[in-house]
Amino acid sequence: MPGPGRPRAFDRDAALRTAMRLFWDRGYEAVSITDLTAAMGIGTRSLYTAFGSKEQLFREAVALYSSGSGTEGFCDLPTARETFESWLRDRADGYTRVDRPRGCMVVMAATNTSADNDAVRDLLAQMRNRDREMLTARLERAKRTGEVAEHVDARAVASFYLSLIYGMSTQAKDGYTAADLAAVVDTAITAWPHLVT
Amino acid sequence: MPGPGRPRAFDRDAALRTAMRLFWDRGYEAVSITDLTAAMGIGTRSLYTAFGSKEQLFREAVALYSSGSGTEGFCDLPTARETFESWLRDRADGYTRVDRPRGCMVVMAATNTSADNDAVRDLLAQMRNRDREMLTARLERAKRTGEVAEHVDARAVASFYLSLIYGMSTQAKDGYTAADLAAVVDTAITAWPHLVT
DNA sequence: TTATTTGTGCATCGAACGCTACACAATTAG
DNA sequence: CTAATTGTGTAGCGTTCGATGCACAAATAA
Repeated sequence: MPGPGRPRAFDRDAALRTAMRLFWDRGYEAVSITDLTAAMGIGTRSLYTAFGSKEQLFREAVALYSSGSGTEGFCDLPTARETFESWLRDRADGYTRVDRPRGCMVVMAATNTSADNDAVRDLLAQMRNRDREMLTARLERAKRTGEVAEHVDARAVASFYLSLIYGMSTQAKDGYTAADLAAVVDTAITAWPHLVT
Repeated sequence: MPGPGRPRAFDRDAALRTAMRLFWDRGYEAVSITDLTAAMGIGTRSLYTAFGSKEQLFREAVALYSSGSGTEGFCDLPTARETFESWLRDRADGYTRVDRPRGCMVVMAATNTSADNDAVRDLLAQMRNRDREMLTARLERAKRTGEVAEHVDARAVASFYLSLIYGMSTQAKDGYTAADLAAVVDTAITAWPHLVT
């Protein structure tokens, strides 16, 4: 139900998706407004009318990205091992899709920021930190059910697997194939029983 | 033995070290010439006279960085396990030093680059790739000596540990303590015997 | 001395940055 | 219809980007 006013002449969702791809591929500061408007097929003014600012557009792009690849869903799987294994495999696959930018947007899109844009860097850092808490909590829960031994350092094991995830983003950007990353995940999962008992 | 011409009024090595710190901390594109001259305490013209261009200065900074933290040295240790363990511990320690930028310059300093600076990104990608080849070769060597079982996928195991190294850079930037990363390394080393037999 | 060479400070270049003022177009509300 | 509201295109804002031209300073060489 559109109110009064001239209707938008482009598909906002499609334009946002395009912007997300660009930010995902190059990072926040490396994508210019000109890059965005060219790829989205709209004028500068339309971008600002629809999205407010470059930073707000980026925040929306990140929200769109994470809506399609949240870590929460994996935590509901019956065992911690299933949580970690399917989460790792899903990421390894997602990072090497031919139809998408490589690696993880949350890990890669704001690593090099000038002082003006620390807020953007911090946004992604907070999202990474939430994953850390989430996965640590999942392991703590597994300790209560007995799946994971009492003496295990849940935070250390969660950090260990997170480190792999972060690293696989760099590797995906470096051209590692889906099979390469799958082999990394296989190796990581081989270690699981020896880390939780 | 200085030739003719006015002598340089600043310490070139110290200035290069300062530039390295800046690039290491913020990344290539996020550091401006103004940032550099301010931190180095020299004028724009002196920077260009001494270093040529921003890209050449960056390349020198990377060379200085890698001269102090090459992976080669670890490969000479008697066993592959020592190579990987001391290499991991050295990195985990180096990424969390209070007197240095966090994380690894080669991993973090050129992840977000606009199309103009792909050469800089590729420079670091090549250095990462050399490490991959070096560590894979070290494991192949260990297979010949019998330390590592024949059936082991050397490339996969090397990639697995490299992924951890890359990930620890992100974690160091996220504020993980030296103890946090040491725990990640402990976890990774716990897995070693189960990955090579 | 004079010629040559190299470094420095100042002023600034053209280009790109994120962003916006303004006039106008296109819609709904009354 | 008119009024109100919102989107679009052009043209350009002020700033910063990496890099330079030029006059001068400070050294060596002859």
